[in-house]
Amino acid sequence: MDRIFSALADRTRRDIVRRTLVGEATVSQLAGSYDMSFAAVQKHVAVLEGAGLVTKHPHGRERLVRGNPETIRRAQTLLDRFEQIWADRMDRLDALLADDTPPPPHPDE
Amino acid sequence: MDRIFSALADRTRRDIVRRTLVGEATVSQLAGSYDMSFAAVQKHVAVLEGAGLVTKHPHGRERLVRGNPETIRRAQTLLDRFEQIWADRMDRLDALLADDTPPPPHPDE
DNA sequence: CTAACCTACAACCAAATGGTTGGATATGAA
DNA sequence: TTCATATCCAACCATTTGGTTGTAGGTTAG
Repeated sequence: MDRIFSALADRTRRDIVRRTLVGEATVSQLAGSYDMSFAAVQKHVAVLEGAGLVTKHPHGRERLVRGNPETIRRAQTLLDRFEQIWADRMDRLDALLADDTPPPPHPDE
Repeated sequence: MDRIFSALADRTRRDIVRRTLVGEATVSQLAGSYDMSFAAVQKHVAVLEGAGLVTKHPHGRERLVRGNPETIRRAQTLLDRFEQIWADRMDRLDALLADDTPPPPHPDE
């Protein structure tokens, strides 16, 4: 999970994910889109691949890079859990305000 | 956006977000939960605050830390866009394959 | 075959990150 | 007031990160 979020914490890498979700692209095509060296873009792709956000598929001398929606869903699931925690808390607060039964004991972690 | 994802790219910080979504906690309470110095936890909280993932509210000599679901939703929105891009692409592929089938009623909705 | 092209990888560098310790400041308790 | 507590901040250190250049290997074009 660390690697997924840290891979997404870079504008260039997020754009690579977006582009490769729209459609496959070679490393060269990606490199041409950003104002940095080929090797720099290649390293970004490697980071994304390490996080499972893209996959590379050899095609002759090229490598086709594809965005991987599966891994994006893994990040979404975590954020969804966070939001659910908040929603649950709001529900409990609502319940508390709606009736005056004592709250359940609060065990420390 | 960089700061949001990079703040979430750390297990300790994700746990702080989770805990402060469940309920407010002081910096000291948080610090007691992790195997690192008070200052280290404090820096994590500062990073989360800089990303807008938590807010701090002075309460006497303590600072109550609250998770901020608003910012979590911002990250969700970006991931949702990514997934939508993928879904759109799949739809286009479906349309292409269904090209000359007689009555093509919309699959969903 | 030769040349051009696409990719991979290593070495290097500056800046950011995640941790530490120690000290300063502010508030609460005795 | 005095003491303990809660927080903040600065300096320092090791590691990681994001970029560079250069080199080397595999693949396609001529």
